[in-house]
Amino acid sequence: MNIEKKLRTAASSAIHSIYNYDVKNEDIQIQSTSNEYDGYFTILLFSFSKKFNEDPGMIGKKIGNYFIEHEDFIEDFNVEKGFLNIDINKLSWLKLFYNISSDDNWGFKKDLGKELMVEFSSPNTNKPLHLGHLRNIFLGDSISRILKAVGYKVHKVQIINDRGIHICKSMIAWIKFGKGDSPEKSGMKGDHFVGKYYVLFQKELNRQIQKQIKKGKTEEEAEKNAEIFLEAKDLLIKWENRDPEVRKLWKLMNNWVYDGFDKTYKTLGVNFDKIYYESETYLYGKKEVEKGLNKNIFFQKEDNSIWVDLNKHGLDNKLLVRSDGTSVYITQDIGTAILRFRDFPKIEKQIYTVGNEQEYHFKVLFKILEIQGFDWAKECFHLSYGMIDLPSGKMKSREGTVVDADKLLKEMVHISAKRTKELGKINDFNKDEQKLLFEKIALSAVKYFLLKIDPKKSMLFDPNESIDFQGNTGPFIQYTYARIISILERSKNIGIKDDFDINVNVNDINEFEKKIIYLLSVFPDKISIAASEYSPSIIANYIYDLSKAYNRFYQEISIFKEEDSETIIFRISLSRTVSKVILNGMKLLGINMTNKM
RNA sequence: GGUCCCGUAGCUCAACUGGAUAGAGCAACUGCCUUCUAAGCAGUAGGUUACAGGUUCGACUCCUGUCGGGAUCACCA
Repeated sequence: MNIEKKLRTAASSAIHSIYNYDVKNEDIQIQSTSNEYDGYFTILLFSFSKKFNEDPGMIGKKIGNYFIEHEDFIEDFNVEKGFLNIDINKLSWLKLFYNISSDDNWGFKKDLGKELMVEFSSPNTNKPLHLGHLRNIFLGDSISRILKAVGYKVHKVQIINDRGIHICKSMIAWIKFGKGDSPEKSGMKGDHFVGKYYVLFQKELNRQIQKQIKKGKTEEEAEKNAEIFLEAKDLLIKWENRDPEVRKLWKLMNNWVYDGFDKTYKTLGVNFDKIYYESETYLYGKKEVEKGLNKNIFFQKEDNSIWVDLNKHGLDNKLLVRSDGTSVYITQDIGTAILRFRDFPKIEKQIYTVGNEQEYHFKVLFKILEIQGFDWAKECFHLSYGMIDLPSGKMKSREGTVVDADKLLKEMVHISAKRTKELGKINDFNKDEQKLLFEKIALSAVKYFLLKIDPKKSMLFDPNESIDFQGNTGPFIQYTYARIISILERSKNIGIKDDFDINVNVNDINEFEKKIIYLLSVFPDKISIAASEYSPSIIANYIYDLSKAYNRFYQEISIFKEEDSETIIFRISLSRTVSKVILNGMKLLGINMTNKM
């Protein structure tokens, strides 16, 4: 039973009866009542004031009185300015609650038979993942779960930037300084191992540049002509020409990186349905560009470079293939996009989880695909998110201020272990259980920290302050959940039947319980909004509100001291339902819960 | 310079898409553990929503301008 719908119907019939005016149900504005006023549902009356040439407060009183006389589900009302605040009766609250408690999939929609694709993570293969990647990965993973919750079949994919000058830089440094070392021999994680050589390349490059500058060259000249840079470029050309030795090393080093990434993904609890590699798609993109050239939607300059003119769409001319025939970044993106729609013909659109620095790139990409005649291009969406800044400013790999993902996670596990031990509530945990718990708490802290903020906004991370465990945080929600589980355990142990149904005769429902039921009732709306806005932060903040409301209830109301046995059943069921929504809501954020902490 | 985004308590973020006296957390201060987990709860203090206009019953939200910050406009990715 949908209360808002009932209220709309009731209000329109009230208006019809009082003013002899027909108003559509959807034209009646309803919102939740502000905390300072009595009531839980509020009808806005301002828009009727002109129509009936009457003070909105008076309209509210008339409608309210009509409700009391004609609508028995309405318990009470008050009018403040143009706001008609309403409380419903006990039976309606119980019905509303029963509707939620008896539905194990509360908030989740049935399969729509529609498909879509979400791209996220998609790192370069020359260095390990950092905090920015974590925001990307959690966002992409969470939005995939949320879209699934509203009924889509979701394909999670990556495009791995496995080819290009960046990996050649690591390769040449390894050839020069590696002496046959490997992750196995050195005991390093593969991505960090390869990253080390990327850094070595930069160091050597700088050394050579400084040397040349001393000899009187400009910085630009020095960089272009630095020996190690030329060697890296040479490797790239050899790679393009499929030199077997170079390809062999390339494969070896990329696999080291993938090994490392896989370990990180595993600790993060994310996975992908299909992985695309740029080395396999970039030629495909070139073919599509040539097709467009033949169709005259692109044009070629005298030097053989291929371009698209997007000026009439408010964008610029964009290069698609270089004069030497090699492809640029967008070439492979065109190819990959088309390939994906061929691989998955049923997908309606693709969602690209990529930082906001690439907004222009995606505008251009979608427009090009549209010009090429792909109808789905209009549906594609760039899930753009803001950068993570440090108190000192931007993260810069050159200045070594990048927050390494693996290191951060390790630190968080360490902090959560320390804290948990201090509180001393888990003495019955064995070593394995402890480890699992510390990891869960740490990961929930990091994921929640990154997901609670609106993706569009850039955010700040202070490595010195690390990530909180109190207040609006993952651990706070874990804690609330663990408390509820503890109550449910106890009720089971003392033999209370958790079999609430509509016939259970509850004495009274207090304000804390009403607030909780109200919050539970809006869970489906929150999922819908999160999906349509591509914003997991809606879910995160909602779960926080629900947890707070439950903690308040927990503090004020003693469940087991209650004398009326039916009220106890109701409260146990209420607790169980809150735990269910917390569990499912957090699952949408990709966060696993612990039963005890 | 063109285009786009952002500016809310000391700090980090919300605000149901135009609704009530702008809310939380952190930091500070004050209470609450012989009672279901104190990683909790309650309270005090903290604001001209960058600034100036406009639109209307009503603006953090929409429009215009100004100031401040960021991104982007590569034969880089």
